[in-house]
Amino acid sequence: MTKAEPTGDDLVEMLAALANPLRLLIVATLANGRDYVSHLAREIGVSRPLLHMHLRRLEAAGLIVGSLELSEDGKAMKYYEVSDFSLHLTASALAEAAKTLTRPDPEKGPGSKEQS
Amino acid sequence: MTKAEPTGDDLVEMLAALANPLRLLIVATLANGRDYVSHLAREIGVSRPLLHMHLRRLEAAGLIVGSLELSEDGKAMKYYEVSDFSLHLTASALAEAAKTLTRPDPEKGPGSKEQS
DNA sequence: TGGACCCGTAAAAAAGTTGTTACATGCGAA
DNA sequence: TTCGCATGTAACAACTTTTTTACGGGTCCA
Repeated sequence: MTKAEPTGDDLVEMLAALANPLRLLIVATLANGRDYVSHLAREIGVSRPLLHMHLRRLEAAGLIVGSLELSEDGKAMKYYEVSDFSLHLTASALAEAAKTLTRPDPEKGPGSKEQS
Repeated sequence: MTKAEPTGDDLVEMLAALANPLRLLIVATLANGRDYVSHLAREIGVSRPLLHMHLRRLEAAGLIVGSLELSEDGKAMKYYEVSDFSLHLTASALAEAAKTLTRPDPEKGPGSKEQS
């Protein structure tokens, strides 16, 4: 398999994305089929702006993918679906991942986000 | 296998515990062998109070276990070691876990903690 | 022309996490 | 008794995440 494990930093991002009840619920719901934002919001009983934010976090982590489509009656619909990820978490797997971890440098950098 | 998957809430707690570079590093370090708090703190270059806090979070999630022991020269030492967990994260596994998820009820309940 | 859908974003309050510094305890050895 | 090393905890500042409310845009149909 050419299946590369994520880097330590990527792994942290994925875990952080999943470590929230609402986002877990979102992924679980999307696992039963793709859906568009407004419908999904009604489905799980959450405001659209809030859902929007969580979807962005999940997509940034690579756990879901969104695609803008045009419905037959011309409305712009943003559909999301789960990407098929698979993470196996054990102590030794984590030890591996930790090797490629950006050190939590207490440097007085510009902020928490870095660019390439 | 009699290996029960964690409940949705427990899973979220485990993921949250791992979703931090420092804690990932802690688990990774402990995966190479048990260690006591002060030594571990020097090892990974972190203040003890901070480490203490992260260890608590990891232990609460059931990912590590601590035990207070007496060294030969009579000092109280708190040793930590990884417990052997194994989580397989896929979309469908998460869908399963989400079934046993405490709803983010905005109810003004007595508190955030529930008892059986 | 107004409604009913769809999309997004911005600002601000509330809550939680992370990290510091400072303090208090206990044991054994010099 | 003072030093070194071990343990813990409390208070505080800085930061990030979560959530709300309010606003902007678009298309189609009656």
